[in-house]
Amino acid sequence: MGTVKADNVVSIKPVKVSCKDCRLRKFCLAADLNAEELGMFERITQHRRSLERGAQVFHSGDTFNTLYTVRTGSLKTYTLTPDGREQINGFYLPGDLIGLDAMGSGVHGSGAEALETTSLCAIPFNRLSSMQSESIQQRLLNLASEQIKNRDQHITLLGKESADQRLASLLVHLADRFETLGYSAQQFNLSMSRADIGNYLGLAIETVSRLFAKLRNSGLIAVDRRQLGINNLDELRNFAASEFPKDVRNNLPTDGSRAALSVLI
Amino acid sequence: MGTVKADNVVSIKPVKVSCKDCRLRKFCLAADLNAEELGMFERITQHRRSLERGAQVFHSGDTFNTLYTVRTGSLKTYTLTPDGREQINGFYLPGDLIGLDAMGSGVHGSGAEALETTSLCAIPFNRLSSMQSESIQQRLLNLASEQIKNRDQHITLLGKESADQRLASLLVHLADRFETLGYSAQQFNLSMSRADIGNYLGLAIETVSRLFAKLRNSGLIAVDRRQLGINNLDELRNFAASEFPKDVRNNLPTDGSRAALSVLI
DNA sequence: CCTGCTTTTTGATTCAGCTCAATTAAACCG
DNA sequence: CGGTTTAATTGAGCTGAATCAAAAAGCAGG
Repeated sequence: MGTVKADNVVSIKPVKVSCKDCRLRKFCLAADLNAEELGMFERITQHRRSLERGAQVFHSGDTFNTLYTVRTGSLKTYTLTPDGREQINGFYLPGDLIGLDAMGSGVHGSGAEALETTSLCAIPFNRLSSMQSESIQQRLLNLASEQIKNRDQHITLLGKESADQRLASLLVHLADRFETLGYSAQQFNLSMSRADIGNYLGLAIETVSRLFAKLRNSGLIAVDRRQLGINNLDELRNFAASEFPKDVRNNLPTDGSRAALSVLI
Repeated sequence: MGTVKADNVVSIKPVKVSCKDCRLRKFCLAADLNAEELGMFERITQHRRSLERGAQVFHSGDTFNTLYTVRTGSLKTYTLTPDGREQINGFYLPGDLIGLDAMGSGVHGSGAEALETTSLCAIPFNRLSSMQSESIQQRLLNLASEQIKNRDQHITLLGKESADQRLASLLVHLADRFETLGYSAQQFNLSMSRADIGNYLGLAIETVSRLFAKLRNSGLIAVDRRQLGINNLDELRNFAASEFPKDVRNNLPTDGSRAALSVLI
C-alpha cells in the first residue's frame, strides 16, 4: 500500500474502451455530445489502467493539466492544513470528475488518492479546451456548479450536524449514489477506512467506531468490517435529518425573509 | 430591517454605470472581454440600486435565472438544514459573483441575503449564454473553480481548526480580501453580526464574543463593536495557522505518497 | 499455523466549546 | 429624551466528543 506496481512497460496498451458504449457516459463530461464530438473526445481521452490503493492521482500544489473521471473504484480528495494535516473534502465514485477546483488557478489545491484499486479516464485540459465544444463547456460548468452545491452541503454537515447525524448522512448519501449508479443502495462496500470517514466527517476515529456500533445496535444498519447493510434506508434518512442537535438560537433564517428584491426583477 | 423600501416607481433609472470604467471589472465576469464583447455584456447586465440589510437576493429553492455581482456592500449565502436552521457558507464582497452553485440544477441550493446596504449587478444567465463568448465561458469556469477551492478551505477550517484559529482565519481572510480590493487590511468594518460569524465558523455566538475578547487582550487586534483593527497581521496569520489543535493521529498524509501515477503520465 | 503489523473496537477520563443565565451597551423610536 | 428592543458581553456550569489507554480482531507473509 502506498506504492504502485509499475506497469509492465511492454504492455502499454491504452485499453481502448469506447466512450460510446460506456455505461457511465451519462455521468461524465461526454454526457451530451453528438457522435462527431464524441469521437473527438474519445481521441483525446486516455483510458488507462488501475491505480493501487494509496496511489496519488495528483498532489496539492501540482500544476494542473488534466481532469480525471473515475471509471471503477473510488478515491478521496483532500486539502492540507498549514501544519500539514489532511482534511478529506470528498469521496469520488465511478462517473465523478476530479480536478475541477484547479482550473481557476492552474494549481491543484487538493490532492487525490485512490481508496482501492481504481481506474481513471485522463482528459488533458488544453486539448479539451481546444475542442471548442459548447456541450463540453456547458457540462463542465454544470459539474462545477454541482460540486459547489455539494461542498455547501458538507459545510452544513460540519457546521450544524451532531456526530450521529454526520455518519448517518454519509451512509445515506453513499446509498443514494450507489443507487443512481445502478447498484444496491441497501448493501455495499465502504472503500474508505474508519480513519478516512472520521477525517471527512470531522470526528475522531473512535467516535466513528462507536457510532457504527450505535447504529448497528439500533437495528438501522448491519456492519461487518467494510461491508455495510442498510436495513431501513428511510428511517436512516430520517435519523440523519431529525433532531435539533445544536443550538437553534442564531440559526433560524432572518424573519421577514421573503421581503426584497422585488426591486431587482 | 428585513424589509426594503420600494423604489420610487417614477425613478426607474437603471443607474447606467459603464463596465468599462468600473474599478471592479478585473474581478468580475467581464474581466477579460474585448471592447465589443464588453459592450454586449453591458447591454445585458442590469446595474441596479441598493438592497437594504436583510433583503434576500434569492432563496434556496428558487429557480435560477440570474447571476449577481456585488457592486458595493456585502452579503452572505446560506443553506438550510433539514430541520430549518441556517448554515452560512460564505460572505461576499464587492466583485464577487453569486449564484454559481445553481447553474447545474437550475435551482438555487442556497439563499443570499444582504448584510448591509448593498448594490448588485444582475446578469441574466440565458442572455449571458447567448453571448457565446469564449472569454465569458472561461471566466465562469475559473470563478466556479475558485469557489470550489474556497469551499474546500472552509471545510478544512470546520473540520480541523480550533475555535481560536477559526476566528483568526476569518479575520485574516477578510483583511486579505480588503487589501486586494484596495482598502486597508488593518482597519475595516465587519458587516456581519457576531451571530453570523458564529454561524459561519460553526461556533456559538458566546464563543465568538469570548474569542474577540481574547484576541483583543492578546493585543493582536482592536475591536469596537463592528469596527476592527488588526495590529499585527503577520502574527495573526501565524496564530491562525499555528498549533496542532486537534488530534494528528489519522490526519497525516499517507506515507509513501509520492508514489504513483507515473503509470498515468 | 504462528508472528508481527495494522485496523478497529471498547473503556475511562478530560476538556473545548456549548448551554443556560444574567448584565451591559448600543440602536431605535415615538 | 425615557422606554423599548436588539446585539454583545461576561459568568458558571455541563456535556458531547476528543483524548488516552488497552484489548481484540483482521491480514499478510513465511
